[in-house]
Amino acid sequence: MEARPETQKVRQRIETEKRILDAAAAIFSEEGFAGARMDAIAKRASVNKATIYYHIGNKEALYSRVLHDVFSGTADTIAGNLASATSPEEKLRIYVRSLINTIETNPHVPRIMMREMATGGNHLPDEAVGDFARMFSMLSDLLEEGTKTDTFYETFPPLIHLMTVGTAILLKNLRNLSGRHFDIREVRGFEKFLSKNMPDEIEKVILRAVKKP
Amino acid sequence: MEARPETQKVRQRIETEKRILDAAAAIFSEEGFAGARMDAIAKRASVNKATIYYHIGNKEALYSRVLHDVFSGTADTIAGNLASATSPEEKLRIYVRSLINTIETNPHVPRIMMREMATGGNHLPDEAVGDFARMFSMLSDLLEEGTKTDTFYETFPPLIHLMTVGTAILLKNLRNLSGRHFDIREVRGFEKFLSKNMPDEIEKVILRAVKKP
DNA sequence: ATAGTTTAACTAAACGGTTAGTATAAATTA
DNA sequence: TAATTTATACTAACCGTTTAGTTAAACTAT
Repeated sequence: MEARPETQKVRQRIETEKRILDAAAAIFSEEGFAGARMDAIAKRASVNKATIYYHIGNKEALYSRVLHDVFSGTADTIAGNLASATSPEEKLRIYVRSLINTIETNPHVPRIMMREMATGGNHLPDEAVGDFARMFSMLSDLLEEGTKTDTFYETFPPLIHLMTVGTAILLKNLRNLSGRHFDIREVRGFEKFLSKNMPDEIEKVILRAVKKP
Repeated sequence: MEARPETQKVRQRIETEKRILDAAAAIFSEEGFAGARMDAIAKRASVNKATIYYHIGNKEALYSRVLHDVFSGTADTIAGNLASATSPEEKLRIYVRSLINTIETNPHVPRIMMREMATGGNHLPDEAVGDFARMFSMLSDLLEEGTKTDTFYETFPPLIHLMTVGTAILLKNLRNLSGRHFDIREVRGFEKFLSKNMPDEIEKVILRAVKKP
């Protein structure tokens, strides 16, 4: 009783689109919207350029699709993980961890997110905005609960969210920095820093900033 | 006995280059390197496009000049402000404040910095790298001092730096977000949040994350 | 001082490479 | 048979860069 039977063709189409979207995510994250070349995306996806236009449309539509794929699901994941937690502290830990995990796991997310922030979200599709709003709401709730039970300082939820996301994104990108121009590894203590388990460290610092001793 | 007399031409040249660099900073920060158009920069600077090439060179050279102008001085400012401080806590406060202040005051810095972080610093000129390294060193020293005197937790300097910069940058960019795509102001508590004095808040949170109670 | 010369600043227009997007016909696959 | 994919060729627009020439300030010799 499926709306669309899983024919070979449907499967094929899905597979092709996935290849295109993966390639596009990689190229867009490396070059940005203006810098990305449709030919490069097609080549990376091992697909004829015309196929992209056949399935998805123009460059802007492709970018929107990528963003949607990239952002949708993150909020869901956090919401799912959060469900099992009880205390505000545990919830905050999970929130921070989920956010960091998403960024760590999906390699193209941080770069695209950063660029979107820099452009003022010009290319952001409405769905992505919804995901952000949901995440903010979850964090606000959990922080408010902690403040009420006197375990948290009174803080501004967006600030804590930005602290988590900002740190995790910058950190992830820093790891990817090429040594040529910005050999930050020469900075004192940086090697030791990178070898540590970063999610742990970020979680620890955020909790100190929020939780009463 | 001046090396270059203040002739009409010299004054003109300086004035023109300044116009070009200001325009370039604005356009680059809005559109990124690949997205920025030399025509747009020329128009904004009220200068013929060829004049840019006459004075500065090609697009890459222009971007380097902008970055150099943007980053050089920030480290100096911090170093200068830091000189008057004595205790690690006071130094940390000043460090955080100086960083936030620079970002708040110079409107194009945050966007360009974010994009540079996203690209992995591909366009970063060596001078800018030096400025970053200096800032890291100053922070490392001050944190180490605080740890030794047992007033600070043991932290990783780059993480604290990233927390400060990341938060300040994201926050500044959020303020600039056009309401159309990402009307974050609808998120609960956001108006109250923005009306607060943000540098104070960021300073407070960072200090809690670092300083022992 | 001034006429003549040089040089720096600037411009209008064009050039040439690049790139998003299209057209079409043929091949492949279910 | 219909949907998908490819290969190839194309174009129209875009955009970084160059060129050839103009203007006026600065300099020099008289």
